[in-house]
Amino acid sequence: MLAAERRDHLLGLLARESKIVAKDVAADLGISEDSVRRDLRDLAAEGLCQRVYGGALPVSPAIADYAARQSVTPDGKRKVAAVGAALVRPGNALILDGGTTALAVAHTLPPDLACTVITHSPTIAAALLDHPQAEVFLLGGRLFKHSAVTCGAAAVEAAQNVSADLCLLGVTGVHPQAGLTTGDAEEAAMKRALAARAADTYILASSEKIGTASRFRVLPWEDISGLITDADPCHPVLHQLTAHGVEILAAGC
Amino acid sequence: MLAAERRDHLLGLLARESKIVAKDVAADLGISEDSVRRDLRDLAAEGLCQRVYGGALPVSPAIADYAARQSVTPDGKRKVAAVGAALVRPGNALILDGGTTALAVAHTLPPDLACTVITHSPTIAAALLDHPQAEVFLLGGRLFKHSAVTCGAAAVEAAQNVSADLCLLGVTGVHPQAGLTTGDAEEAAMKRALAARAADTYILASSEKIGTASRFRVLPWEDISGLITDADPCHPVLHQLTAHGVEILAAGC
DNA sequence: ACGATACACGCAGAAACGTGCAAGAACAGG
DNA sequence: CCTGTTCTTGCACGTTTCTGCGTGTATCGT
Repeated sequence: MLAAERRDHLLGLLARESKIVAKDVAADLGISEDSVRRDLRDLAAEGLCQRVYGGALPVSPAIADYAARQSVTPDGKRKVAAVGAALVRPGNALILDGGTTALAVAHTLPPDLACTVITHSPTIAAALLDHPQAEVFLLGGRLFKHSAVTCGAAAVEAAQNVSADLCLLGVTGVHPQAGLTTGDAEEAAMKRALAARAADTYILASSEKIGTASRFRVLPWEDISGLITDADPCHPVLHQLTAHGVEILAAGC
Repeated sequence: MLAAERRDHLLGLLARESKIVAKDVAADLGISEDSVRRDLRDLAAEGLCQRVYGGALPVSPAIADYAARQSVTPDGKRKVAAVGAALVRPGNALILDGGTTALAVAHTLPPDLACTVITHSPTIAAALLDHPQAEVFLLGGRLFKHSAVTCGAAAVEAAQNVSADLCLLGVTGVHPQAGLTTGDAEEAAMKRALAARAADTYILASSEKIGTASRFRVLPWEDISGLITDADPCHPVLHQLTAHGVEILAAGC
């Protein structure tokens, strides 16, 4: 049995029976109690369960599957998302782009954070349905299926009617010469429209994006407040960006 | 064995058994664990699986439940949805309301049906992401979480800019005296706005809605073209509706 | 207060991992 | 047909991670 599988099993058990008895599980799976205890300790450290004498209990029913869902997104994106989500202050309005990293941000927003999220991604809107505090405003328009966001004239127009404190933007390429790029012209235009409506714009760029470039330019360096990445801060490309005046927010190194 | 073939095998295994143990696969295929590990690493880099110690897991269990969730759609709603979907002609523009029955319609639309779907539900938009032919237009606005649709002034305004051949509307109550009703005033207004933009409006009403009434009136009988339900056509309430001039489309009796 | 149980910590063996390397196959170009 | 290149594959090596056990400590119920 895989360690990760065992972890899932524990989370499932926790969700189903609302409690875990370390001894029983160990006997059930035919593994040592130590392994179970170790897993529970890890899970508790990540906030996925509450450790009690003899086993574990769910943190809180809502938070449990919430955090569990997070655990399936790749580590890098999760770190980037965590830093991005931490930029949001209570009462803020946040413009959130589409894409998997932005989706991770939506999942990472603390359940008790009251804020307004403006997005052109139906996926992100759907993800925020069970956020107890977030007010969600959806920007309508023609749906671009490959990236699951609305784009085009209607969407850009809709964006003109909102303002926000912060904009978190995903891109597909971050390159010292090519700049911030994405694979579709309409999307690039939409990202520009979104960034223009926020006081501060930060780029979400998990490490695999660093040093790559796509077809269409999104924004010049001077239009962004910073870049959030889990790449090594010593990465040569990041050094060059600093030279361009871009603030680098390191995500968990 | 071809590398690509091996890759497919891994993906298939992952879908079927929701886990891969590198050692076992290597033994099964008679190749080295290194190759398996290399493949898994590549797959993980492409986001096709999640690498864990000892093997790999599916990137998101959500995809697996997705198909499962569909099958739990109650039979009645599925029948109603099938009749609703059948009203859509190729090239038509369809305004699709939110709600579980409307979601079932989205899932029921034949993959080869080229049409435009206009909706104020991010959930439905997300469901249509993998429809190969449907053009989707999303109506933006403030998101009402309890029903997962956009409502309010902005959404109504957005609706003014579209026109469609057909509108499929969900309601929570169908009552001879109270009429077509729903539980929220904003939603009711939004439904009216949607119906006003289509040549024909049909109501999706699975049998449990028949004879019940909610707080807010949506539309008068004369504004709808018909009502789709899986309730017994001999149901007394339906008879009364026929007297009101409402066409009843029976769904699977 | 006492025994029983659960716990954390350290340790060692085992398993899995990444990397570098070399042999072999597939391929393009001359 | 030959040659050089590239890609793939399996092996060897050192490293990291996991697991179960023993030990001593903390916590629980009586």
